[in-house]
Amino acid sequence: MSKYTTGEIAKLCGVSVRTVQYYDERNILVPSELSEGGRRLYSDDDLKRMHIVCFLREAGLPINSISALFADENPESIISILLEQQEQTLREERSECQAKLDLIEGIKRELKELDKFSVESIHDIAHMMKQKNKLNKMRLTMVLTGIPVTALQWTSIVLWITHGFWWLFLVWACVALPWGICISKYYFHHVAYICPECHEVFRPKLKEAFWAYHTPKMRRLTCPACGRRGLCVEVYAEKEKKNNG
Amino acid sequence: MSKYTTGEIAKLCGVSVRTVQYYDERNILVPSELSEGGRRLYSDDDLKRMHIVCFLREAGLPINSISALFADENPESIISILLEQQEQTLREERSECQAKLDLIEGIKRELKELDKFSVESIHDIAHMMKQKNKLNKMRLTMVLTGIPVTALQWTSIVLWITHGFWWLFLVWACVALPWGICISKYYFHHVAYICPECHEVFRPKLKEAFWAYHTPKMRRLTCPACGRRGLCVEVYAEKEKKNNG
DNA sequence: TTGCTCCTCACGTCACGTGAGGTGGC
DNA sequence: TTGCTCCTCACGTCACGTGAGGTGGC
Repeated sequence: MSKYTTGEIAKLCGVSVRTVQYYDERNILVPSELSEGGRRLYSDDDLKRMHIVCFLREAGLPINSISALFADENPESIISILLEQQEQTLREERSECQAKLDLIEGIKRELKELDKFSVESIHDIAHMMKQKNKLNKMRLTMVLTGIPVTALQWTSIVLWITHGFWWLFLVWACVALPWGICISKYYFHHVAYICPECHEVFRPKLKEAFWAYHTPKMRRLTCPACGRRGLCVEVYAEKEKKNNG
Repeated sequence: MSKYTTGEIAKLCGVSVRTVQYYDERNILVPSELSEGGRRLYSDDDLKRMHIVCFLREAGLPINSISALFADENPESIISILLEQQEQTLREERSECQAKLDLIEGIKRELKELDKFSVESIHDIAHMMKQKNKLNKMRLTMVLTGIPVTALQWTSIVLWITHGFWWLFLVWACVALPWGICISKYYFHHVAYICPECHEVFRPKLKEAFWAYHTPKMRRLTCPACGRRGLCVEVYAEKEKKNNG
């Protein structure tokens, strides 16, 4: 039966001396002997136990659980429960990590598109990202409702060419024009824009917004707060009742 | 300009009152005003800033980093670095989570195969799992070296049947027999077995091991320490020099 | 006056890390 | 005698949670 000092146990198990001392303090691994000078002396069985502790710690089991496992009369029933709990905890932790990573990925993407950054821009990015799903959903809805209108358009054109039914195209135009106006109104009532200069969230005049130069995510508008004219990021925002003249 | 109390800010940002107070204490968000009674009063700008703090906290950025971001003169250069660092940290965290989950998965699998559990069994499981890769590698090597021998066997049998070359099979047998003995010796010099009763790690006699009933992971052996005869789990263990008679 | 909210201490969390100041053991 | 190891305090970590005991504000 060999005897091990604190440092030896630590080295054999790949932990720090402080950790070995801590496990003694917490009654996880009390040395089976003390030297006359008060130094901890560990037996082979102690070493085995230390290996078990380190192994379970590698799986992330908390000290208290390990302690409970050693103390329990029939550890068989408790070990499965502890492992299940730990697995559950780790799964949650992992998906939290993933969520944070996704968030960072999103922030990085948005940062790249900014041409001027200040701390307030983060507020804009946050606002944008929180509403992103709603915005995408609405855009998808609009595209989908557009499909039958476009289909009718091409049908009428084809029939005009092949059969000379020019009036069909006229009918289509009579339907499509009000539809276009309605859908545009609907769209601009459900979005707002963020000024990259003063970070104001504003809703432009329908006329200005409709004809403005735009990319899939931005539109060249004039900020009513600071007067700056330039590309503003689009965000989802349902129109509230306002007492504007 | 509305004014918000601590509780209002907390509710609007989905955190606890204590958190708002803590951010004041840490100079992350100092209220722009105090009431005569000493209560914190937050402005709209304070609310915006709180939103930024909460958003960055959602991404897991530490308080100190957020503090540095607000304090820095050109935050543009610092934000990317902070996000990169945080991403790195999260990736590491996630893979640590995954490693722990894999470990638990492994432990659960091994636990299922035990017919008798004690805390010491965990030591066996740890031992087994640490050596598992080496064991699998050796087994694979053995299977691979076995392929040409098996191929020769079938070739000789086929030629015996089709061409009557019976002596080819004899040649094969003369090669295969010593090969079989060598490889068995090699194998049993590189594995050991764990007694499920007393948790002794032992190396059986070649003769007993060779003829013993076995499954892919276990073999029915007699433990030299406690005398128990039963299925023992196989682990990788290179033979050390021993002074056995 | 009565709830409700808010205030400031101040301790607890979790598993150690990191000194400080002193001593055992070869 | 000289390094090296080990000992025991005891504080620090991180972002709050959780009381205790007291008070502001409608």
